Amino acid sequence: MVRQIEDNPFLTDEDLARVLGVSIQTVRLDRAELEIPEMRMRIKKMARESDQKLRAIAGSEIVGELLDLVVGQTGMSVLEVTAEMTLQKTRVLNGQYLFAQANTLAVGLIDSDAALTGAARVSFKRPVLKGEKVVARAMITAKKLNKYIVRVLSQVKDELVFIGKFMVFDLSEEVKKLENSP
Amino acid sequence: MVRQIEDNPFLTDEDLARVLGVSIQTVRLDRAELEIPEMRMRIKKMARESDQKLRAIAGSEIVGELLDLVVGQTGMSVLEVTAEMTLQKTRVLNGQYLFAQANTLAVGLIDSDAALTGAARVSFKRPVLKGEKVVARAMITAKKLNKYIVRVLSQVKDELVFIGKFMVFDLSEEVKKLENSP
DNA sequence: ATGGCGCTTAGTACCAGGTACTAACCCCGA
DNA sequence: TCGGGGTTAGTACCTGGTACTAAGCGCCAT
Repeated sequence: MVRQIEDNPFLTDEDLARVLGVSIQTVRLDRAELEIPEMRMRIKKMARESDQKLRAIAGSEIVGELLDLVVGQTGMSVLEVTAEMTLQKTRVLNGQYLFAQANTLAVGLIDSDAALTGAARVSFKRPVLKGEKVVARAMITAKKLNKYIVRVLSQVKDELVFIGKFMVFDLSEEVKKLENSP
Repeated sequence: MVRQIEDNPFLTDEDLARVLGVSIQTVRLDRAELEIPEMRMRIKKMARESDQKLRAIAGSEIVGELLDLVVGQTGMSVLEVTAEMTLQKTRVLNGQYLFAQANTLAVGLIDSDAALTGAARVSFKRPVLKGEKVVARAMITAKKLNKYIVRVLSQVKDELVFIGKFMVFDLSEEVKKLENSP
């Protein structure tokens, strides 16, 4: 029963009774025993949680939690590695999260409404595991016209796990032009 | 009313009646008019969709949908850009999605249980907008011991939007050693 | 003023998917 | 034979609705 509900939380007691070959009352009794809430509560909880996670992962402008930011100079963020971020086989953090953390930090550093990464060189120094906290530090190292070079170093405790060099372009002028010619 | 429901889909008709200062019947009538489903259906839909998206973005081993894969040789995936993937200000696809699509494809190409990206050079050729479909093609271009070089080209229609060169390491031997010495 | 129309509200019957509780049944072992 | 444990049936009640009927109010035109 636990299995059925886990891989399909949308089943009503009636559905469960049918697939398990018992009566509805038995299903309810067992649910009470196992402290499994009713279907409506299950999906309500799901809706809340996965929506929240979705906003955190996809919707946010920055991956990780911003610890410090001096626009135009330096920034720092921390990312706590959860199970969903890791590769199933190896339990190692999928590299794109380190990239995303560094990239969002690099872009966030630029004092502009429209900054975009044009290119990047990144290096993954050692695998990062579930539960570890990755602290990324970024600083602008050069600026030429609307092109910025941002360096990002990410560490777990005092160990370097990632280095990245991002070329970020401030496209706010171009965007303004586009908006003025619709 | 549309606003209230959009930023809190969990409101019952009773709640809505209270905050809008009208009767429940009016709320129901207006919902019918606007073709807004009842709260239970709203959250059921949310639960299904955001859970699905969550799996697609965070849980899955590959970002985008795999179109073709010849392990050890080439692979191809497509990613459809949705609103959540874009930067709020510019409506442009956040670069890490292109990186993630390419990276997962590159890693997936390696015939190993434990392949990890060691380094990458990436270049974003032009901004990608909401609704566009990004097709990434990857191929292994070199192999030296347990180190693979994978090139990835991503296009929207016939336009190049991303180029990446990934150095991927097959760590299955190292992992085996670790497992044998706990 | 009278009627008609739109919007709002009240009320009722009914439904799904439950909770909570009582009562009965069957089997199995001391 | 008696007593539990697990299962089932049944009933009353709850929430958050749908679907439908009917009534009230303001307002405008005739």
